Amino acid sequence: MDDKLDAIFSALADPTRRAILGRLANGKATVAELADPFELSQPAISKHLKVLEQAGLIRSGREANSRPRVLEPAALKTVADWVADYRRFWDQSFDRLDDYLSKVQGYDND
Amino acid sequence: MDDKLDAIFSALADPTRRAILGRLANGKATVAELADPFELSQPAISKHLKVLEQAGLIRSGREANSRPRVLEPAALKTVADWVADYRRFWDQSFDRLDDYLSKVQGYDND
DNA sequence: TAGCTATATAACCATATGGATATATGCTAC
DNA sequence: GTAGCATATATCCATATGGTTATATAGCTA
Repeated sequence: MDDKLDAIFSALADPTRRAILGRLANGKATVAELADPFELSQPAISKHLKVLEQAGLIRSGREANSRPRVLEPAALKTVADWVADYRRFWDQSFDRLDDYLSKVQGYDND
Repeated sequence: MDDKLDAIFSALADPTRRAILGRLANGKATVAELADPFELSQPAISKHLKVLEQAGLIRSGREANSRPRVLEPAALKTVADWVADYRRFWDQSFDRLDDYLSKVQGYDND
């Protein structure tokens, strides 16, 4: 799991890659579409995509001539789970909210 | 803000640095205390601490002979906020929960 | 002041990263 | 099967990163 976090955080450390994820939040996109906003060569984008894919943040599809990418949410959830352990340090209402939710019927507060 | 995220994610990409944050979650600690669990030289730890500090994840204090470090929660909140934008992709109950909380009196759901 | 403790900085090294250009591969269309 | 499009891979380069050892700095203690 530590290795996963290494790869995920490392992938997220680059603004181009975060922007690519942002684009993929709107749905799948081809490499050309993902490359469009940037003044980078196509191989540079392919490299970024490889980093994202190896971190498990995206997945490659197969569609006729192209290989569209889609978001892979699990890796992002890994980040959310990691950072949630620190939530009490900044969110003073966390404990109160947590208590509250645990009393609400039908809500699974794990 | 993008620069901040670069530095923060980059700092978090190293397991030694994440372990240091984990230790600091238990309260402030000196450099020697932070170095203790690792088979790394003292300068290596100092370097890691510098990276964490420049990312805003920790802060240095002054105490007699030593310079204890403490957690700086704001940077971690920055991560939480960033990743929260993607929450809908993995958490199917997010929308429902969000709706629910917005109706609850006295709870600020920002 | 001298020595000890805690930490920082300097210099160096090997490997990783992010970019480029050139070329290869795999489909599609003719 | 040849051409063209979309994407991947190879090679190369400059800079960044993470480690080391050696040394400097700052505060405490005798």
